[in-house]
Amino acid sequence: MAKEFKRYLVTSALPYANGPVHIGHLAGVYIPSDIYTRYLRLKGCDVISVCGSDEHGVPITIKARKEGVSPQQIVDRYHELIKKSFEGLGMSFDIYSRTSSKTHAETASAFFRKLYDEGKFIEKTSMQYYDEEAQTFLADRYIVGTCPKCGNDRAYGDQCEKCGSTLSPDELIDPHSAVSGSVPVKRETKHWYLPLDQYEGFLREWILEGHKEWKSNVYGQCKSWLDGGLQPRAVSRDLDWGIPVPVEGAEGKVLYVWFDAPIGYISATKDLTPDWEKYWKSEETKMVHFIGKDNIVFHCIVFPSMLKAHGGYILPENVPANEFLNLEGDKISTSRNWAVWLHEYLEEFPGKEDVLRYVLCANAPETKDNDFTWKDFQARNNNELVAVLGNFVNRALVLTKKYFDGRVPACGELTDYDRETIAEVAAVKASLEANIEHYRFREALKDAMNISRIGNKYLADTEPWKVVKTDLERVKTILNIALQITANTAIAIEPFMPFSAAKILKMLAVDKFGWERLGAMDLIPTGHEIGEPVLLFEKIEDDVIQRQLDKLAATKAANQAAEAAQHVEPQKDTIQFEDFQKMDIRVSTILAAEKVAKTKKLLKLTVDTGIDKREIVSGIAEYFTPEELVGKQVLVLVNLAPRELKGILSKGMILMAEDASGKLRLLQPGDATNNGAVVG
RNA sequence: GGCGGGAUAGCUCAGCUGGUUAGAGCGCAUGAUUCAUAAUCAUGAGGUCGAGAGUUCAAGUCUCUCUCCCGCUACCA
Repeated sequence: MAKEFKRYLVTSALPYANGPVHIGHLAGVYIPSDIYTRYLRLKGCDVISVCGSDEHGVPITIKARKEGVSPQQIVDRYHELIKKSFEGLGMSFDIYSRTSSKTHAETASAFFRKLYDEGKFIEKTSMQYYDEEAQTFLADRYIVGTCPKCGNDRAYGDQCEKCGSTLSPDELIDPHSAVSGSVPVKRETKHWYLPLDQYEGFLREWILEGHKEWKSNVYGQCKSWLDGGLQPRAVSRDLDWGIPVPVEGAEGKVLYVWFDAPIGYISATKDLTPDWEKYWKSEETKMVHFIGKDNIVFHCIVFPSMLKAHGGYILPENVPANEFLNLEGDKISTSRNWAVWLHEYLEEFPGKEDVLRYVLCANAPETKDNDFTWKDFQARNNNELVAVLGNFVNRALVLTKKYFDGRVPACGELTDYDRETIAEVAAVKASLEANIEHYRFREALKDAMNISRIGNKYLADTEPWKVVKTDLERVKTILNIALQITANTAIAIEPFMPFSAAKILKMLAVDKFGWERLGAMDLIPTGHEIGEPVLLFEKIEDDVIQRQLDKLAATKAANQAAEAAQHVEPQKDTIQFEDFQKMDIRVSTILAAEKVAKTKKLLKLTVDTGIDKREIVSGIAEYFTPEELVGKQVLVLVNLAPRELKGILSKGMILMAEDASGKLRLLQPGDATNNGAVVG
């Protein structure tokens, strides 16, 4: 059943180089990936871990334009920042590359060219917005206009950031180019598509039949996509930032960032070793992609299809995607600055890299979204790292210093209890291994911590500080065992907390052990002189936590202020009285209301306008139940051109006021009024 | 609305192919202890396993319906 592999290739989702890395990225992707890799290395496996910055795509060009710098400057800045902060946290990638590298351009280009030459793509011509003044096609993001829903006049062609609606450029009112400000026109453009539908059979077989062991969130997501039917996916874009499409007549076109990014794993491996092919093209290699849940479709559907189309490459053996981490109850958001940024953490908590690694692993969103709170961070540090792990190591070392002047005493005759304890420590290995190999890192971490729990119990039960008064020989054995357990702790926690593992080894004045030594009781020779005990972890006081909470509160306040400011719309252009008179607004009564089938937001309302009884479809189901609307008087714009929605002809519009939080309110006459009364 | 994931002690989570009194860590209570960063160790109190129905000798574990949370998706004047 379980395949035997000779080597491992571990990939971690490429961070997008338009911002720094935050705790959500770490908990979801990088911490698990690093634990896995370090574990395999410690075991002596042939393993490489590759990662790098994802530096192409539209958002980077937008950010560059906003700041008045080149895209290259943006990616240089964030590549350096991300790379440095990863190093600071002890991420042990064998290479941290970037997709703007020469190797990557060549690799991605050749990859595309091979598929192109072998007719694996479909060419399709479609109409897209074009900026005649700037002579460039416009990505959806580059088209700005008024949101048809909320009236925000700075909505993007793909999304209105104010009301959160997903839009298409066609829906925007008064669309104009973000590049030149001119009105875009539609123009024909040719693109290449990867016909994913042709790979459906292969994907079904490979995932649904062959990888039932994948995590349920990953497997379920894949099944959902496959059952829904796959569509050809564009692999090129009209853009001047990226890898040029290596085909004649494709000027001004680049590889779509999602085509080029996963190839970054391959090019990073090439940059790492001339021997890269044995990692990518040998069935004896086990490839594992560490990603967040937002990347599942690309790593399980798109990239494997690309690899399959290309041929010669292996497919991932597993894709242990994690869910999302929230921060203090709210979704982490880069644009809203709602995050704990890695580079800031490293500055504000020097020497506490392992604390973050520990907390993020212990609370990783492995099966569902999770919440990071500073209070939990503090509690885990103080009650687990300090009290259990740090304390045990300290006890063992201090006792040795005290009674034997730092020389490891000889282990004498063992009692039954000694043997039980030793067996317990030895038993941790199998459980720990099984958990890591099945990507259950939070359970694995518990196993690792369990060793110092056993140690604490052992000391409490054997009471060397009492026995020392009567039986020094016995104390020698006890402390010998306690020190061996300490050394075992160093092995077990290394994948999770490499800094602390190194500290323990330094205190013990010994070299690093291999994983196979875990469980051994002869790690430190008798007579060996240990180093000076220092504290592994220190308590984190309330004021430190409060400072972080204050910082977040300030962010929240700033966001709210910004939102409130944004939500007071500037006055629109002056209109004439005649313009206003064109609008026929009447007091009406809602007679009936029901949800429109197969929609989430639409309600079908029957209203008595005084003129007639008519149906109006309104997108308010999220704010009102049908029951509470019936019988209410409202204001209705009755002469609005009818529009068909979900097959129902909507004749008019219910007037609503939207508050700063986006919540809708009915506009009603102050007193009961006859239906049909004219508003004006 | 469709699809996927989740709902288990105060908190964060384990519970594999259904089978003795539902587990762990933290928190809480009581006791012990002092080598240790008032750390540690023991004991204990906390759960109608989201709700309801069904299959079964037996269900947290299978089936159906429903509720709530997260994500993807859909013609939100």
